[in-house]
Order: sequence, then C-alpha cells, then structure tokens
Amino acid sequence: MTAATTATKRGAAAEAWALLFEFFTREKPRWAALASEFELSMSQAHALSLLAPDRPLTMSELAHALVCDASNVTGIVDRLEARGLIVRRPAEHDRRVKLLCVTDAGAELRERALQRLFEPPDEIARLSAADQRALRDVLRRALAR
Amino acid sequence: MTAATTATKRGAAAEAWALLFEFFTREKPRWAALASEFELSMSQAHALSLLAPDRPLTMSELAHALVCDASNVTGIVDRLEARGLIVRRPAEHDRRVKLLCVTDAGAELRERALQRLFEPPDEIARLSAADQRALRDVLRRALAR
DNA sequence: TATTGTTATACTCTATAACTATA
DNA sequence: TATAGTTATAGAGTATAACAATA
Repeated sequence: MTAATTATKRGAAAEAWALLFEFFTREKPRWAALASEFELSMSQAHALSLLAPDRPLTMSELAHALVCDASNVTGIVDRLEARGLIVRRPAEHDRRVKLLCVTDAGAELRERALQRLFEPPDEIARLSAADQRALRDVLRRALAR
Repeated sequence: MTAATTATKRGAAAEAWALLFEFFTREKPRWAALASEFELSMSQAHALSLLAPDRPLTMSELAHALVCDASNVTGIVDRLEARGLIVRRPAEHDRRVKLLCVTDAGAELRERALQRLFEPPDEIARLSAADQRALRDVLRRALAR
C-alpha cells in the first residue's frame, strides 16, 4: 500500500500531502541528473543556486541557507572556487568575513542550470490550463507566510 | 529574485513548478529531522520505508527503488541489519538472491516513522478544506499515469 | 558465460571539536 | 573574550571496477 492510498482514509490534507511526497520522490532523480549534467553535486548546485550575481552571501549565511554546519561549506565552496565558478572576497568592514561572489563563468553556468530546472516536469506540463492555474493558486496560498 | 517570482512571467505551469520546488526546499530539513528522531539517515529511512513487512525486496530491487548503485545498498542494508531492523534471507529459488525482510522491531519502528511522515505540514494543514480538496484533486490528475 | 551481491577504492557530504585570524 | 572561517577527524552516501558464489 502506498502512502497515498493509506492517506486516502484520513482526509484531503493527508492525501494531498502524500501525493506531494510522491511527487518529490519522482522528481529527485531528475534533479540529481540535472546537477550532474553540469558536473555539480546536489550540494554544489544548491549552493550555486543561492548565489545570485547581485546578492553575494557570506560563508555563514550560505551555511544557514543550506541548513548545514559551516565547516561543510568550506569544502563545497572550495570545489566551486577551484572550478572558477565563484570567488571568496574579504568583506570591507570585517576582514574575517568572506563574501562569496559568482564569477562570470559561474553566473553563466548558474543561469543555464536554473533555466533547465525551471522547465516544468511532465506531471505539470500535461495538466489542463485550468488545473495549472488552480495548482498555482493553492500553492501560493499554502506558501504565503 | 526567487525561482517563483522569475517563473511568474512564464505562465501558470512554470510558477506552479517553482512553488512546488520551494515547497520541497522547505520540507527537506523537516524530513532530515524526522529521520534523525529515529536515528536513521535519510537513505536508511528511505530504504526502510520501501520495505513493507508483506513485500520483501531483493538487494537489486532496493537499489533500483533508491535509484542508486547496488554496491551502496550493501552498506545501507548492513547498518539496518546491524540494528536488527531487517534481515537478509537467501531466496529459495536462487541462492545468489537475498530477500530483505523487516523484523518485528523494524516493522514497529517503520510504522511509527511513517505515521509521523504522514502528518501534513503547516502549509497544507492551514489551507481551507476546499483548497485541500482542490490540491488533492489536481495532484491526483498530475500523478495519474 | 551471465548474474547477484560483496569488496576495494576514491570522492563528496556531514557533524563535532580544536584551531587561526580578526574584532 | 567573542566571532568568522578553517582544519582535523570520523562516519555515511555515492559510483566504478574487480571479485566470489551461484546459476
């Protein structure tokens, strides 16, 4: 019995949640494949996606955004920097702080990767226009803070 | 600019997809915390969730379901077996094949973990009943094969 | 010979704790 | 003293290739 069929007995919220979970499970291999197309690990891709060219982050900010310890970020950033996708720049106001800035090459690769990521998967693409709008509207309300 | 706001310009499908992506991103830390409540890694939890008591899998079937190489599964299964949650049993028809069977302790822990996982997150719980049904219905159509 | 699963190896991610440089 | 980031260390996940047992 799948999560979704079990959840059917517990009401719409539980079933919707179970269906979302199934959706995530189906998409995860696609994300891993997409990252490896660009020769990035999932963590590297996640980090790069957070580093908009106009919004450099510090090491600790990136650690917080990735929900992991700061010591991990050193390695992840090392690998991105070794590939020339980002650079560490000391902050002006406090030389302990490093600003992570995307290089031109990094911004270009980041943009191409995000374009691919934004392509909706078949599950969404094949919905009717009305269903696509309904999904968008409900998710907007769900994620509104 | 977030993925969702960028996607707004490209129509409902792209924005719905971006919102789903944001949803996954928000939920991931919750899943990791949930797994570690049971002292399981994400991979171990995923593996255990796939091993229903009435549906043992072989090593290769589990590798396929986890979308990873069979050699990884050896280690993941080793750790679950060391904790007494599952056992390897040689299949009757072919002694090369190992059937992964959940123990009583494993089934009990698995059931408790799945119950926790099935609890819908706040984002869904606080939707109106009509929105919950709408979300469920659209997702049913999206995931139908 | 072919297949199932394991072992060997190497790299990445992860956390904890100790450390360096700066504040 | 306190903070930002690094290094040291250890455990887990991942893939590739070589291997053993079985078919």
